Formats: sequence, C-alpha cells, structure tokens
Amino acid sequence: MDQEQSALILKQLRLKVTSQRLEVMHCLGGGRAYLSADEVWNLIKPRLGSISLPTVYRILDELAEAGVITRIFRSDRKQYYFLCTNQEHHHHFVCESCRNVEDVNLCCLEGVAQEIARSSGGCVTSHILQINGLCGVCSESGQGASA
Amino acid sequence: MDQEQSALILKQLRLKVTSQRLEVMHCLGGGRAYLSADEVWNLIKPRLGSISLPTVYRILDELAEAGVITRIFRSDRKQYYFLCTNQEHHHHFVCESCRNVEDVNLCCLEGVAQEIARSSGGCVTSHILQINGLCGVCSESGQGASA
DNA sequence: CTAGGTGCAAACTATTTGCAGGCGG
DNA sequence: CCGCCTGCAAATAGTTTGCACCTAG
Repeated sequence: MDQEQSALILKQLRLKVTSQRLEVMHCLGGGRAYLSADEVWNLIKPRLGSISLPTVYRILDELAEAGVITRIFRSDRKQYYFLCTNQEHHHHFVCESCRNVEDVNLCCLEGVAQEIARSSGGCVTSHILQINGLCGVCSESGQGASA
Repeated sequence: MDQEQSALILKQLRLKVTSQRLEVMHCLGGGRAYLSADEVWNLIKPRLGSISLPTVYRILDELAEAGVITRIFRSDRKQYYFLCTNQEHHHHFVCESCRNVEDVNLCCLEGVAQEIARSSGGCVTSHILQINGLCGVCSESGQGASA
C-alpha cells in the first residue's frame, strides 16, 4: 500500500494524515503477514525515528474499527492485525509457520444462517471464520508451526 | 454434568478428583452458556466456601488443553469457556445477548481445505468457526447485544 | 488558529507464577 | 506417605488512559 492510497483512506475516514498513520498502514500493507501491535511498533521505530506504543495501539484500533484492517485470533492473549483490501465477503487461510494470509473466497455461512433461523428462530449478526494451517511453501519445506 | 461423570473424565485425564475440579465442571456443565474465569469463580465461591482464582484458571486451562471444554472468542480480551459433550465435528452459534450456545452441525470446511490444497498446495490443520447473533428468544424480545 | 493527534508515564486488568502447606490415592 | 493440588501474594504483560504539547488542515 503506497502513501497516496493510505492518505486517501485516511481522508475518507476523516482522520488526519500523519506520518505515524501512514507508517502503520505501510507496515501492514507491505506483505500479507499479520503483526501484533509491538511488532508494528518495532518495525516503525527505525523508519520514523520514534513512535510511541500507545499511538500504535490507537491507530490499529481506529483502523480495525473502521474495517480497514482485520483482527486475527490466536491462543496467546495478544491481538494481531493485517490489512486486507478485498472488499468481497471472504475469509482467511493463515499460515501458522510464516504467518502469511491468503484469501478464501468460499463461504457457506448463508446456509448456516438459514438453518439457524429455521431451527431456532435466531438471527446471525456476525461470524468468525479463520482457517489455520501451513501454506504451500511451508508445508513443502516440512516446517511445523513456529510462531 | 453430574459428579460421577465429571469424576470419570478427570480419572481418564489422570487428574485427581478434587472438589474444586468437580465444581468447575459442574458450573460449566450446568447450562449451555459460556463463562469467563472470574464468573466461574464467583459462581463457585458460595458453593464451596472458597476457591482461589488462580485455581480456577489452572483448572480451566487443563480442561481446555484436554479438549473437555472449549474456548470462546470475544472482542474483549477475556477468555470464555464452555463445556460441550458433542464429540462430532461441529460449530457453535453463540447468542450475544443471553450467551447461550447452540450446536451447528453444518460444516463446509472440507471443501475449503480442498480448495486451499488445490490452489496453493497448503494444508489445513485447524479452523475457528464461531457464529454470533441473537437466539430465537432474544431476537423475539428485541434485545441488542448486552454483554 | 484550533481541534485532533501524539508522547510520556502511569494505571488497569486478565492471567501467570513461586512457594509453602494440604489432601487425594 | 508421597506427590499432585491449592491458596496466597506478588509478578507479568498486553493494553488503555490522563494530560500537556504539537502539528495538520
């Protein structure tokens, strides 16, 4: 994600375009990997001279709230984030070894929602679907999950 | 879940049958709702005279590790647990209002796993699927999410 | 110029750990 | 009676907040 694209997104959200926000977006947009707040912080520090950790948290929160970035769930108590520009409804295949994220365009949740409505009268408001495993490269090189 | 059933499970796991463990299992087995560690703690205290919070955490960890109970993900940073005796592969519909959990027997992840293997050569090791919404009772009474 | 953004330091909260004594098997 | 289990208290770690200064628009 380049600076102009990032700046545009920030303007649409009525947020000021600051170097800190641009760097956070650059960081997450750079690859497909997901990162924790302190990892983002460590990546940005050398590039920006300095940035405070609370600022990183605030920016990640804003962007996640706005739907620009996505939170990833892991069993440790930390929160991870990554940027996904695919606006279609889809899900993610997360590599446990190299942390890369691939889009998965299949989603069968419409059927599930209908089934829930039919059997109990409930309504579905959201769902979490995250698929974990090893990506092609990592499974070929025989890696176990390392992170 | 009654005491004998709980005791049996504990013995299978080679854990000593203590009143604390039985109470934690009783607590989670009582309904279909999920609970946080401190909620379990507060439920047990009056029944057992006293129990320490670290003990509750230790027991919940053991049971989750052993697969006896399931962790639930929420946007707050707390961990929630509930006991599910359904051993078939299935998922859960979690009511955001009353916290009840219903089993969902549909799962389309085999297709997704095949798609991933085909398109990128990756392999799927696990997945998280949790469906959030309002159950029949809560959606009729017009509640929003409250917890 | 001025409101929103940032940095700093300190608070907060969920969870974990070390250790001494207790109790199940 | 032995070793696992528990309680207590304190530590840990991720995240949040209050406040004063700064900077984008």
